[in-house]
Amino acid sequence: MNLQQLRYVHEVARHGLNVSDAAEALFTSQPGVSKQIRLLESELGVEIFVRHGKRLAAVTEPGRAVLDIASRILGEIDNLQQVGAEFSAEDAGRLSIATTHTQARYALPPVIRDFMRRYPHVRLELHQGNPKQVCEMVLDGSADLAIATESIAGYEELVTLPCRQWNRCVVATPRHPILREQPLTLEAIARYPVITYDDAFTGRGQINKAFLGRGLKPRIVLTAIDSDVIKTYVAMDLGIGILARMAYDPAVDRGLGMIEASHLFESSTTRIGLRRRAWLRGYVYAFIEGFAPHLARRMVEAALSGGGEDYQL
Amino acid sequence: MNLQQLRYVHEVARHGLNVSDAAEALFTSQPGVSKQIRLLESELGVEIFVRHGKRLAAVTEPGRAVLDIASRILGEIDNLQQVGAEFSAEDAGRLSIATTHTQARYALPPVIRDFMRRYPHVRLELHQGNPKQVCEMVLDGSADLAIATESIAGYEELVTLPCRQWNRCVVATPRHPILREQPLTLEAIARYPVITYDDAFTGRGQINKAFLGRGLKPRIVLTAIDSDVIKTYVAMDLGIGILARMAYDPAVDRGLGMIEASHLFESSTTRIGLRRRAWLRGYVYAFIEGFAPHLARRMVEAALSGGGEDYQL
DNA sequence: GACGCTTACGTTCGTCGTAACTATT
DNA sequence: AATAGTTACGACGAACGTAAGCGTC
Repeated sequence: MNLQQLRYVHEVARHGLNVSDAAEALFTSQPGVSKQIRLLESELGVEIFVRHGKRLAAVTEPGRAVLDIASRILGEIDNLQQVGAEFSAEDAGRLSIATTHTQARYALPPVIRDFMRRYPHVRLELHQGNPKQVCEMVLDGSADLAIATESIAGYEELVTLPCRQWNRCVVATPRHPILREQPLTLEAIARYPVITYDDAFTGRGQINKAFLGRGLKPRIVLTAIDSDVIKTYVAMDLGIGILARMAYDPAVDRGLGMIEASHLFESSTTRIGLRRRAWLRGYVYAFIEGFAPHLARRMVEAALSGGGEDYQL
Repeated sequence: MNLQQLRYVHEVARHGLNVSDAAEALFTSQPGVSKQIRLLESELGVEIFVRHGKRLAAVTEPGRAVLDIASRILGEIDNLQQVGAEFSAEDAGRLSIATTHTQARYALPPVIRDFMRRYPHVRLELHQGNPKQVCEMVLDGSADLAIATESIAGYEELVTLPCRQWNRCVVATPRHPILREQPLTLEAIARYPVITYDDAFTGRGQINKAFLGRGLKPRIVLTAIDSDVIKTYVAMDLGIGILARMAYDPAVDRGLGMIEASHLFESSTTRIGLRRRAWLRGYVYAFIEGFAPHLARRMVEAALSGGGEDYQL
């Protein structure tokens, strides 16, 4: 048994049981992968994959156990390399963040500016995606941490920690009547066409819930994954926008008026997600604390190593 | 990086930083081990061991992290082999139990008899030791599970689950006046010389505590690790014995009288200890449930994979 | 001076890639 | 017919063991 074999089965599973794809992803030959998998199977004495003739069709029951363990081992191997990097060059390296547009555009900039000042030798990578993609990136190791709002819980292999709470505002063209509603109500909003976030995104769930709770059906004319897109169409007066409060800046968004809507919706919680039992570089802890000051290193460490318990904000 | 290198550093650490010993234990040559360790160090870019000239003197800080991760990886490799064995021959294999004398002699026999009847192809191994040794055996993989009473908690890498509660009785020669005490008191016991368990053994802590709580100082004339030894000396009238209740059987111990003492001491809890995140063969779960019927498979699994939380009986 | 780690070197075994073959869709 | 996995074989490289060298205790 060796690590290569574990990488092979892992990658084959990840590529939908396609050995050729996996081989390509691993920069090696297809027959080599095939052979090593068979060797592993014969050493363990179990079939990992169900074969239909010469094609891999499914994962056997022991195969599931093997794949599960293999991915844990590969995760620990990753940790080993992190340890090496950390101690050979404490303040240099790479930090890969997977996050949604709203976070990247409105919540992270000041945090990242401070971080880059403090750690000039860390190369930062910002990957964008929807919450699900963001989680996947962390799970498959292409990102070190996920920052997102919705559906980030529910991944067993991910540890999530609450960072910030936020809520919504309504934006509209400057002289739009919605801006004079005192107090603003859901009913008032429902009278106008609405532009807001895509489903499965940045707290869209909370918005749906609020209207549903009052038996209202807002006329949603456009959805986007991107606050800037929403603002653009609102400025064209195609509708009023329901937006993350942090995405409105009076200095920049002079073509738009804003009215608070925090009292209408449940607040959303932005969370970071980390691979369970990950070994993190020192500067990753620093970044997390910069984003959410209550998440001191030892708290994050406790959450990473511990069970499934969830912190409350 | 490969698994062999991880085995090497792990074993060297376990052998007190003696490369030669480790090489012997691994059935390989000393230069080979030495070289592979240096290769690993250079690949990770950190020194794992502190070298005084040519001798290994200590573990560096990154070394501690590396050793920690390495031992987790090796544990998972072990799990992989267990998976293989389980699915290729479900009801055959090996079950290695590390336990204390009292458990092996009085608590386990009926459990083991039933187990052997149910799993005739499983080779059973019973290792004896004090609670600390018993835990070590599980940690270094020479035993699958530990069964003991005291000081089995406190090992971070061990998951412990409560199995049975038990208490003490007092034994003495058949016509000894202590047997007529109604009710039996600690003060009465303290009037006679006492023979009981060794410190750090089978619930000896509870006994000390009870006397201390009443300001009494029993005259302990002999201690043993072994209930049978205690009974032997009690039968010779060298003192009265404080014994695990389960160690007295009127049919066998006809040369001794017994009187209950459960009301005098806090009860002790026998626990099983398992390597955290171990993958256990099906029959291991069966054995555990045979010993402690409330520990169904899914409860044990939850405890193994989960965090440090402790079940209460 | 004895013990213990490292360096050097030759052999062996394992791994990888190419090419030819076979099965599935 | 095209796509996907296996078998066969040859080349390269990595790991191991032996023997000699060098530092500590």
